[in-house]
Amino acid sequence: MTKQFDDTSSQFDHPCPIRDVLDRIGDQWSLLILKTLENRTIRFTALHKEIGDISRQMLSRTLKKLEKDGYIVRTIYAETPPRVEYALSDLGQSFLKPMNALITWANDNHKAINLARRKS
Amino acid sequence: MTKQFDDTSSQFDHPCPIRDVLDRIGDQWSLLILKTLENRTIRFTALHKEIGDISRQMLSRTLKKLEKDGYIVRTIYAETPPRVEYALSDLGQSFLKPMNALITWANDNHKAINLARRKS
DNA sequence: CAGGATCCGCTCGGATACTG
DNA sequence: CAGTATCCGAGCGGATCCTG
Repeated sequence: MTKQFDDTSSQFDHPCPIRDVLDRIGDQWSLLILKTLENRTIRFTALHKEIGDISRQMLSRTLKKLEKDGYIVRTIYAETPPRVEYALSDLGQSFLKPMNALITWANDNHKAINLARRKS
Repeated sequence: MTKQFDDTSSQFDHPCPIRDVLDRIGDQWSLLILKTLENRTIRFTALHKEIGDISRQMLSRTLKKLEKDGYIVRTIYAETPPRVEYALSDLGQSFLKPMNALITWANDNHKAINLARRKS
């Protein structure tokens, strides 16, 4: 148990699987994008509008990373103008199960946290 | 649902509780520290040694932030040399429940993710 | 429409040195 | 022992402009 997060095991495979996985989706946008893709397929621009405060640059980068890690599936339709749709893969969907539990927790407890924060 | 992460609701309270909470523990060390504190009380230097690759600077900063948000409790003993012990608060313990589900998921799926990653 | 390329500021986080 | 102060580099992420 105490070694779950240990970082000194191997040289080739990533030392700690948990840090390996969580560090990559711990950026500012990954979780939000995955959650926004839940139960639907959506195009790049629509996703951009829905999230609102993300730059197209970061949306593109983050989608690419999530695709590379296997969380999402990108489908290109050979049309003009081009159409590209994003959806969760099976892996992405399975990830949202524990993630939704965390989201629920955050919803339930953010008031307590803000209260503690203000007490300084 | 689609508005869970929305960022345009209010001006005073944080717009999105989920982003509010998750953004703050989404740094490099918070989750690892909380997990390391699970089911025990531990001193600063012991914590530092156990995590290994964190600087004392960041350990101190992150502990302070986690304490301020109410996740952990800091107890000072008036001795010489000084002794300070850290432990999870009730909030911190309750947070680890959904978090552990995520950790389990990461453990179960990191191989699939690394495989997808290497297929490029 | 769906992005890539470029530039650039800002924050995260490490190293080191110092303090009560 | 348990931190704080200072300095600094690397990379995240935004803005803008360009392309197929």
